[in-house]
Amino acid sequence: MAKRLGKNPREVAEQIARSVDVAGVCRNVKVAGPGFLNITFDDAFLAQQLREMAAGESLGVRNATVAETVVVDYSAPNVAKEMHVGHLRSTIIGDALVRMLEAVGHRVVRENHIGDWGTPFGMLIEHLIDLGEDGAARELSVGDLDAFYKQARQKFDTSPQFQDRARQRVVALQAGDADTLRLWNLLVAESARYFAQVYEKLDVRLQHADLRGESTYNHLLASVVERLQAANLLQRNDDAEVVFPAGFTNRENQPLPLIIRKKDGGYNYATSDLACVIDRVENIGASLLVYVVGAPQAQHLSMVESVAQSAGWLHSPARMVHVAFGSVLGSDRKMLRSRSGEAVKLVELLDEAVQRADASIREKNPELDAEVRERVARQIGIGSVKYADLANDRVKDYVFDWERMLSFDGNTAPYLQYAHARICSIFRRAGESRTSVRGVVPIVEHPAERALALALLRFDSAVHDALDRFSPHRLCTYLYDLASTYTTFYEHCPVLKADGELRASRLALCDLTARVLERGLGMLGIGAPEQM
RNA sequence: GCCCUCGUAGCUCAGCGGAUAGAGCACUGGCCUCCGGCGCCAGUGGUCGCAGGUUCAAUUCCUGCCGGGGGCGCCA
Repeated sequence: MAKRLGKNPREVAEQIARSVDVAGVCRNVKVAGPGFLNITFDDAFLAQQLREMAAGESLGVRNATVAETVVVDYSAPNVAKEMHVGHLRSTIIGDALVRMLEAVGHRVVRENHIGDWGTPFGMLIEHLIDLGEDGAARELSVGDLDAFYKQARQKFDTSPQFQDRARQRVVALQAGDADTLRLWNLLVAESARYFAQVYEKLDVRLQHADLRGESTYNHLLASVVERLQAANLLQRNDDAEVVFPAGFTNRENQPLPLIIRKKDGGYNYATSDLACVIDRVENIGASLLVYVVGAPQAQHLSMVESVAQSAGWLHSPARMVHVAFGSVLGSDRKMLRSRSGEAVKLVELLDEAVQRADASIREKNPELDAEVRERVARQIGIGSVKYADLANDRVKDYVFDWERMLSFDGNTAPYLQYAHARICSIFRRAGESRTSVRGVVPIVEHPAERALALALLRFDSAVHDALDRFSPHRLCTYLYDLASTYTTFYEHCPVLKADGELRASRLALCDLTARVLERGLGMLGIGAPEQM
């Protein structure tokens, strides 16, 4: 502002401080430092804002200025393969973004782009035949998909006959052979059932109806080629059909192609990604395509985006956003692996989280009855894993550490959940219902009350900040700050020992804090138990 | 070789153009037995990888270098 006016910042600030009329909103406006305006809100104004916030369902969170149709592409496990930590981040971050986007009024379409097509299916189907359909179904339903995949792989690598069968099977699959398709469907269905179990365990929104495997786009691939041809973008290169998006080069500084059709005539994933873009923009009517996939895919996605734009399929306001994320590391700072050096199975990791949470509750609150404890252990265990992931800036790698994520101190799920549970406990003890204090205009006098009031009123901007950058960790940081601020309030401002209006006021602050915590955690896909 | 990304306190992380760079663990020193917890308060600890540049102002933007991770045509 100072630059535009050609004056020094301090002068501008002083002028603003003098001329602005803030009666009823601020107590004073002071210039500080190199040109900051420090404004102190009026207690009564804050109190009024809080009352309004408490009266509404949205807790002050405004809807997005334009409601869009947003497709969120996330999770994307592979059929007949175990889900591992690699899928954890995509699933958790995607789920949080879905919930946040919905919370501000967007129409959100979830898409789980599972890997259900391609050359591995030749060997998988042949292996299924070897096991017999019933045997295979049994094998797949126990959830040990890795074993199934590895057996198939092993045969493929060691037996030329099997390799041959696998190749022929791929041809049959692509040709639409009925029996092959039936077997393929069996594999997909068993895997889908397994995925559903994992998603339920993870408490994530993805459902069967959200599955949109690569095979879904098969019938559109030919038209992608035709349309690229018609747009004059398609070129022959080394017997393959490719598009050269501007600005991409390979090792030798030659233009880097996006391969649309391989020289054997088959399509590959770039083609199906382009078909996806068309489907999402033209059929679903999306204006925002969110891809929650790992950072290594950045170049591929950006090539797809470039081609989609050149072909005229993706144009303003429609756009793609790559919500990239880093890897999960072990305490050795290397990619998290199991003791045997393999990818860590997601289910095993989740089970351990719940088990650890359960042990922790047993120790801290032995009176809690078993049934409640079981439910709460799930919320804390799963919540801890999710929060540990979401609380870090997603583009960075993060270190997976059980102790830290399950700790009741620091920026963790249990800390936030505890703050919430504690408030619920106050109400139980007070013998008041939560809703009974929602009309109260709180008293904002004590510094701790003021700090809490200000923190509560920042909920709206925290949600929108996080969403603007597709960074759930910004919401985490806010919630942690709110919970810490609440803890200070809790220490300094007795609630149940206060009388009359003060007691009602403090109960109202407690209630609103609990609601924001619950809602905020909810947006992250994390539960807020009432006792723990 | 080229491109992307990360490099902030002993450890794990915030902060992404502004005021003396913040948390949590850990460490030190005080309180406290309190509505649900070994809790509260305070303190020690940083040339924000290095070097330039842009700006009134840079941890934040740009360039180069160093270090970690990743990607670079028929797997997805």
